[in-house]
Amino acid sequence: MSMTFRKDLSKDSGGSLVDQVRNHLRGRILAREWEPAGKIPGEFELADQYGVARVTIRAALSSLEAQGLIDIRHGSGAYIADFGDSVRAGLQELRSMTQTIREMGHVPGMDTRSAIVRKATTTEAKDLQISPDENVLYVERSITSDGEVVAFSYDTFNIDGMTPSLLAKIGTGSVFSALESTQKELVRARAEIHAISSSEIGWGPDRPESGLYLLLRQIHYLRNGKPSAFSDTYFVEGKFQFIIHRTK
Amino acid sequence: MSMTFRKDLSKDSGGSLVDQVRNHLRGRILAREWEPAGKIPGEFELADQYGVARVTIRAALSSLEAQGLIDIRHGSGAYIADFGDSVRAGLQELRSMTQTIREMGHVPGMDTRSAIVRKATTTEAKDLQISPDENVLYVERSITSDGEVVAFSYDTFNIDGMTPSLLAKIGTGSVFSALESTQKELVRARAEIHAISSSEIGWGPDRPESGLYLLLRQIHYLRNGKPSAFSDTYFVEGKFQFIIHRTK
DNA sequence: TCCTCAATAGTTGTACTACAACTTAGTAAC
DNA sequence: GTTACTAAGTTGTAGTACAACTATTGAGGA
Repeated sequence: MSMTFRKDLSKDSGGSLVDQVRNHLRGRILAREWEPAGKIPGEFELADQYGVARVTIRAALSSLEAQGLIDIRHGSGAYIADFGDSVRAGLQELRSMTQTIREMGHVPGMDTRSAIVRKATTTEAKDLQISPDENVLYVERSITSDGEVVAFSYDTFNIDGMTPSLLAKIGTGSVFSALESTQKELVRARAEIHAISSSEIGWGPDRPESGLYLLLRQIHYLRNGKPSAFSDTYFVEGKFQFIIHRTK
Repeated sequence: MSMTFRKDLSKDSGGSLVDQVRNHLRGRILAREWEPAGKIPGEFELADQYGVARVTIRAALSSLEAQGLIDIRHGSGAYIADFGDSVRAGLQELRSMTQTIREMGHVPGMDTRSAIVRKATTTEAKDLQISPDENVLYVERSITSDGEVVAFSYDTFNIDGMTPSLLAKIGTGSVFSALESTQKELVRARAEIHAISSSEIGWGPDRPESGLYLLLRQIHYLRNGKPSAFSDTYFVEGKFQFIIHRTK
């Protein structure tokens, strides 16, 4: 005889119930709790496990399906999607570069070349929806994996409402971890992708000769929909694998 | 006094009610029925408009949020996401090239250079999970927008269970429309993205001189999770805008 | 006049129940 | 062995109710 058991979601503590359930389920999936192409428990049983309503489970599963982690089939069940080790680099999941590299089994590194506060350019002001005379934080960094440069990044932040200590954190460490515990958490981004061939990109002795990059041009948004950061990240072609799950 | 009016969804006729409502709403959003950053009707009113339950509307809205078209805010409403000045192709939305081009206000075209049935190569057999001696349909096409070549595509299809008439359709017209009315509908794809610089790609007088492409290497899956097609599409850099919505 | 704050209406989030639509496995009949 | 049907199990949609949150309004006081 089995008891109704409510999974502990206290560690996540992030956002809505649906978000918490989705994150917990994603963890179980990535931990290979079920075989690839295997069937996960039904919606009623999951609702029991987590002690939530079926609509909550359905919303969480629907989100996981949109991210390409599972397939939901009417009348049958939800099945683990066929993914190599690649899901972790899924582009539509907004997560930090360093965390992604670490989860793929490598040692991430980051070198900040410069971090200055200056007035926004016209383009930046437009993208960040601020007036051109306002100050922004401009950061140039290189991202490494196992000591090898995989990307050069040029980031611009709207510093309105940021404390000096927060600015220092951003300048030195991971941007996401510095912001996620504040009201400035970046919850959404819109990215353009371009192929770039140029010898003007990057710096230092590790700059690749080929000059072939995948440019990810992103605008990051806060929970209230306002843009908060703009970034151009040039990924050295071949050093990093980008995966996208496409659904209807 | 306003009557309850059920929007006509018969033209879509695709899949579930949620899918139909989502597609219809996406059309209304892309048609600028509401201002950017504007508020769309509440869930109750939309349920009234479409004559469906609120859970159905919620599922459709949730999907649109995952695709980055709207922001949903608890206690407030759903708001049109900030598009920028032009509507572009969301990469995680799996839809036909031609339809996307048409929705962006251009005239799509397609030219099939060759379409042959041959034995699968080792690589193709592995990707499609078939034995190497089985036959596949190999198609080379160029995709145009307003008469201008925007992409070259090299596609390989698992033809197991396909009728000759269906094969002919695929060879001549849109792949998606040919397959969507059959059991072979492609509902999901996993894509890798690469930057490619090569003069070996493409053919004909419209082949660009730059030789700079964005390669989308995709595996398409059926509803039952089995791989059905493999495709390499080389997009001429700058001719087509790819955007990705990243969420947590 | 301006500010604070409580009340209030409106909206999304979650819970519960019921049934429809679909899939799969099993069974009976041929 | 094959087919057709039955039954159980699962996801999809409908409806109601309430909780949680947001934005607005307006009364009251400095």
